[in-house]
Amino acid sequence: MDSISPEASRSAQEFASGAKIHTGGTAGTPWRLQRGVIRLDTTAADGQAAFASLAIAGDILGCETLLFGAYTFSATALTECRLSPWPEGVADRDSLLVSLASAQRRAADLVALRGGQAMDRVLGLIRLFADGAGQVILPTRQDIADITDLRFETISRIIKQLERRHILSPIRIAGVHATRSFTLADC
Amino acid sequence: MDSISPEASRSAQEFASGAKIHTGGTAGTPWRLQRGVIRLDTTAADGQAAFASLAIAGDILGCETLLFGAYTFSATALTECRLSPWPEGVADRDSLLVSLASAQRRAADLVALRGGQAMDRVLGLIRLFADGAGQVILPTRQDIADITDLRFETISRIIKQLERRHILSPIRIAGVHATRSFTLADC
DNA sequence: CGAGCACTTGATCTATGTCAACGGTAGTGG
DNA sequence: CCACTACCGTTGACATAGATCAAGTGCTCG
Repeated sequence: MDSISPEASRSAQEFASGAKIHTGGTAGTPWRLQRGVIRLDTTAADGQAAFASLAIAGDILGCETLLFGAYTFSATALTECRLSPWPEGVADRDSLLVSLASAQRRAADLVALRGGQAMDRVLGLIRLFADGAGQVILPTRQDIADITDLRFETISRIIKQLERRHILSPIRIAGVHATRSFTLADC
Repeated sequence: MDSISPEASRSAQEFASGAKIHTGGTAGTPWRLQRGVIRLDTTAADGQAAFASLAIAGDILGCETLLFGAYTFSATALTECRLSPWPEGVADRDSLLVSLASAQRRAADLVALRGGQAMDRVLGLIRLFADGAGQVILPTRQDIADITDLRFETISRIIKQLERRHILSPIRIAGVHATRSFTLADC
């Protein structure tokens, strides 16, 4: 059934920001997300994709393939990502438990990103994408809009407002301001 | 630390609609939700409770107590509920896998309840609470508002509108219309 | 019988959506 | 090298879904 050799299909893989990782309904295997952020979408009957969930480093992706053989969601990289095959080595009951607990917590985080004032939602998402050192690489305005259930024009206005307040500072590359790379002042 | 005997604390329990099931941060054990719907809240530093997630029949509740010893969320029954101790009997790797997959799907459902038009969100939630026979018992307008990130006045208006369109029909009990029990016409 | 909820409904306000125009950048093909 | 296209992001003007504020009803429970 696998068209690629077992070794090739089961070694760690890298994806660039924006890359499609897999498509809902197609066959595949589970992965652990080692680095980066992934966007998961459901595909409605009419073919419309709708944002469904986020996966961040440590999350397990496509575990349902062990049950149904196919992915439930479509996955797209929002940042550079590294995936490694899962399960790793011995079937570990405890690691499954950890994954279940963190999936439940992830759901709560997602819910928080979709409620309250627009400014707070965007700030919440920015913190999710920030590394420890106050550096942030954001996805496109449209992706942020899909995640927070706002419009990309609103996201654009809010990010500009954060720049004016010096909460976000765009990084200069060769003299020009990046639109997605910032340093984040802890407010 | 447990004030009740081990047997009592580890047998199935029933909760009435609105009952508090456990509090975030307190010690406890995991449960499987056999029947009903539960609301999970996070408690912010300032003591404000915020809606975090839903659990429906089949879900595992408080599995993180096996890792940290305490509940992450506070749980409140939105309908009559029945909980049974988890894990049931043998530690079953496959049942954990099923739980993980359904937790990830639940997150996507929750996300859908918090995006798009108010009417669609409320309809989505109503379908979640409907049994197979088209009977629905809803939680309070305030609970629906918290779940969908709308205001209770908006929920009230939308439910009235669904009644006028005969999508929801309040059940009459002793001649008076119930405010939370309906039959749902499949639209 | 009074207090406290849960719910309904009207009037008004506002945060965000919608529509439209425009600029920058990357890629592509001649 | 220069069109040319396709995105992505920004900004302004205006519209509106839903929030907010306010008043009132009816039920339940002590």
